[in-house]
Amino acid sequence: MKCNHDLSTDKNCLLQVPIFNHLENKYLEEILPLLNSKKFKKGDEVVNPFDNTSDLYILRSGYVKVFKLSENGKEQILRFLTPGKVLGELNIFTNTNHDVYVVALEDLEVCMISRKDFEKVISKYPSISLEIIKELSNRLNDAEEKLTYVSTSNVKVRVVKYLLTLLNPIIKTDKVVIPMKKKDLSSYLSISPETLSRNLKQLEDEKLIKQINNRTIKLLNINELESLVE
Amino acid sequence: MKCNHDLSTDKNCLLQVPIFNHLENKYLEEILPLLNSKKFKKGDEVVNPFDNTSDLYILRSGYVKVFKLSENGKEQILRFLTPGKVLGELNIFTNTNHDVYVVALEDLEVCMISRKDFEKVISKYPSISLEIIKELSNRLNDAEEKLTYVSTSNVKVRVVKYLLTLLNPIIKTDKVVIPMKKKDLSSYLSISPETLSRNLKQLEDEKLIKQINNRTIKLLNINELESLVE
DNA sequence: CGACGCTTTGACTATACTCAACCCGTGTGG
DNA sequence: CCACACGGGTTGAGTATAGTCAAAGCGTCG
Repeated sequence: MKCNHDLSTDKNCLLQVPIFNHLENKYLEEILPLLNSKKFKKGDEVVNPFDNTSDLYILRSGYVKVFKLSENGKEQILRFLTPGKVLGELNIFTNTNHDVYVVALEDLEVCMISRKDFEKVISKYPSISLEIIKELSNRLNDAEEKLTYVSTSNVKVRVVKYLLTLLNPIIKTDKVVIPMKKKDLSSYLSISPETLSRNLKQLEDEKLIKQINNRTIKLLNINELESLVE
Repeated sequence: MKCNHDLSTDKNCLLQVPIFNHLENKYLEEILPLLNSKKFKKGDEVVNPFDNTSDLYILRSGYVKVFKLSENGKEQILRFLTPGKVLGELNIFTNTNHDVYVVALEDLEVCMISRKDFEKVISKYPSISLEIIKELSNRLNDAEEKLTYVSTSNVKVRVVKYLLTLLNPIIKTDKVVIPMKKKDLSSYLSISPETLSRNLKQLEDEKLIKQINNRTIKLLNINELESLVE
């Protein structure tokens, strides 16, 4: 399905995308006609390792989880993506299958651009490559950081670290909202759901947090929490 | 110290580097004068998070380990680099400090190019960006793959997986050589040295491998080993 | 209202870590 | 040339952390 190319929606979509948003309007308008659009329902597989599409997807609305499966069938969530983020990019650039699954956590819509068109766009606007490099560098650093503390820190530290990342640096509040099911969070943190639950309870017993409801947690002593993770 | 710009050494150095080796000779010769060179002794820190150099390094000879430290002081080795590989690239592209340490495992020499010069080179030859993107994509995939099986597979699977990666796909042999101290290997695999030792012993008891000497291992039953890791 | 999936709690267990001692090989200095 | 020190590697004993399995509680959505 072709995107409806009216500026108020599609261009806004592109403007949300870090790798495009430095481009001037007139260039964006050249890219718009190359986009297709597709909708997915909650629970749908947006990408799986067996379909050999070589399209680049841009998440326009909704929320997805990106994960790998290990040889014993366990799922490791690598990241969650919000509107404006790109997916499928690894396969495009390396030409190899990277065994990544992407599943819709809610109904959503993506924009797609074919590998061929995207390559044309890049060669016309090399500044896009630099943005991609930046994005990949940051993700690589995130992945390596995570690997480091998954293998060297205990669960409690990881949980606290995660809670602290939810603090909004601008709006000073001590209430954080976990933007996903606890089950998915536990996979993301590489622990079992039971262990996550128990650790949150322990933090509550220690009067460091208070669980307001399933998704909302009040951080009662941010300094103390920060000192736990150094 | 300036590199001695004779073609037989420096150009060979560049030709070893994936991000440059697609360039034609005449372009390589333009890049050569931008390179400086530096030597390090075994054990030296080639990069640490506190020096703010923004140079790109190319390993010309020798062997390094790249690692992060966690808040409790434990070291997680991320990768080992061999001649021709680049390092320091994350800091260049993202402008942020990425807390990565690089230590020389033997005496070595690097070529360096300043961020400024490198940016000039990239904008002149955009094809280099695509090579960088490819390299980063592969490393990202490696990191995420590793994260996945570190957190979902048990130690034995990880050890066997590693041994199998040492098999040379071209020269069919069942003897593999671990290219590092076991202590560093255990950090790379995110396990303790004791656990690594015990697991190798167990594999030996099961007649799956035979440890010829400290670094050399004979794989006695590759099919069986492969079936362990699916 | 019922069913399903998520979450929590409990009991038990296993895996891998820690600490300590000892062994071994290598390189250095007397 | 030998003694020794040092770092790496192995082995053993004990332990702790987090996983598994099972059951029950809770919430949400048909």
